[in-house]
Amino acid sequence: MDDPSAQFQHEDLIDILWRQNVDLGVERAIFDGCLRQREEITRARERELKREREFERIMQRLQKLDKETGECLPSPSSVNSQAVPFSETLHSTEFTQHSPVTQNPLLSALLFSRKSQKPPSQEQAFSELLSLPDLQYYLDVLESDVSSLPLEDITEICHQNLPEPQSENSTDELCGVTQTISDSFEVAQPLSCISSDPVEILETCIQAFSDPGNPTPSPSNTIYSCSTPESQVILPQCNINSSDSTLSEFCPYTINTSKPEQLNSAPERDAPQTLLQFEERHVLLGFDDSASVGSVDLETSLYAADTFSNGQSDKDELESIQSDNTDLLHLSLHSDAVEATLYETVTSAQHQTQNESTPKYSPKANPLTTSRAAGVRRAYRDEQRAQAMSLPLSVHDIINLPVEAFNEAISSCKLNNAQHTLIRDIRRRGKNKMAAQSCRKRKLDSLVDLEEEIEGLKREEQQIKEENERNTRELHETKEKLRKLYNEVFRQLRDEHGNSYNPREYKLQHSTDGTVYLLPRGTANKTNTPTEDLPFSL
DNA sequence: AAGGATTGTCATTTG
DNA sequence: GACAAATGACAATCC
Repeated sequence: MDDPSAQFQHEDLIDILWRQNVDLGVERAIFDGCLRQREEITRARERELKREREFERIMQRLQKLDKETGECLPSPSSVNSQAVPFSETLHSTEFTQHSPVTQNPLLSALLFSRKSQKPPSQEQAFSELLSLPDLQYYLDVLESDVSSLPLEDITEICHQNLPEPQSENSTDELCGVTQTISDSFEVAQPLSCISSDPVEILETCIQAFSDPGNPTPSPSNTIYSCSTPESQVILPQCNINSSDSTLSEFCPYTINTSKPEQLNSAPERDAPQTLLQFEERHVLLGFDDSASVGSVDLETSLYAADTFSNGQSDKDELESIQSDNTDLLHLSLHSDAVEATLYETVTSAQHQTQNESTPKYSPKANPLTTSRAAGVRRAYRDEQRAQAMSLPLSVHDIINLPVEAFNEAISSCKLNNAQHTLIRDIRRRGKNKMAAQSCRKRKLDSLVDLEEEIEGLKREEQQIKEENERNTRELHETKEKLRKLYNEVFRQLRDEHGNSYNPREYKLQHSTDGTVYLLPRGTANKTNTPTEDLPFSL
């Protein structure tokens, strides 16, 4: 449909059919692609006409001002009846970007509800600027909303800022309004640079707007540019960005998003630093899976344990909770490094005591691979329980303090039932654990001693056997010597005839005093007589 | 999977 | 009799 006439005929045909209420099957917009454009053009023309009428009305008032020495009574009706046109006038790019209105969602929604409107031209801006009562009204509303000042106070401020006591003059209104804008945004300098005379300001505005090619900054822009980023700082909505260090500390991301100008104006390192801190906090607060489980569960468990301990003292239930919590802690904190560190800390004392007094019985090799690691974990569980219940003593102190010191400590700390039960339980189990360890050590020691005693007894037995054998051997040798001596003595004995004695009939016997007697065998005392040896060896 | 070693814990005894 | 230490018995864990 490149031919305009053909397109026109087509649209006419659709119009005719539409007016005849002929069902086309679909909405008319499908056939009439230009319908919405034509409607928009119509609406734009209506807006232009409206603004032209407004412009003429204001020009008439201005002319009236010039001719009648500037005295003019403000019309409240005009103030109240121009809300909609002013909402359109606020569609300056500068204003929408930096105005407090845009910072206030309610006002923004109220004033900029017609988002689809085009930005006003400079001519429109001129007419809008000149609708000063409207502007003042909205600025008053704005100020009263933003700064929480009563409208009367703001009006009073405006009157105070007027160079003339009479404020009926619209140029005075302009001065008051501009001054109010200036005061409200704490940026008076851009306006004062233009002129101190309100009439000159207005003329400058008219000149500027009537000359589109004028490169000088327009008054509207000057006014609106008063809403520089700095001005946002004074707004209540923005104070949180600049002054609430506490909040910013906890919510750095809020700073970055709600106060973008600080990213540029403040030292540039701040923003990345803040982001970095934020990211670091994310890491610290546990976006890592294991850490997050640990931290959250730890805090939850601590809170639960505290709350629970404050309420009642059911031991079983408490221990159940504690057990669950410590299990979570155990899971979350059990990296290899933690395990190794725990092992080093907790077992150092054990190694120390073992090195001091132990035995030749040396347990098996690699400590980290033995079941001692399980014992370390159990010891660590008591540490976690003690921390969860906020016990005033460490587990080491709970277990190792003397009885008097321990009793004094727990009596001076005002423990509740749960804490008292737990601290007694930890001390009892800890003591019993140490007692069991020392008991086993003593048992091993006694076993070693018994084995050493056995070895000593065996050695002694061997020595006795050897001595016995030696003695037996020596006894045999002595007996042999005695027999030989006996035979020698008996052989050398002679009677009165010089004949030797028959050993079968006589025998030698010595008494206890050393005297040796020759006795006939029949009458002789058989004691101490080696008769069994005599005849046979001779 | 079975079994030994180690350790913690409970119940009981001992001092 | 109370209490801590000692000890036997059992279970859990690891190798």
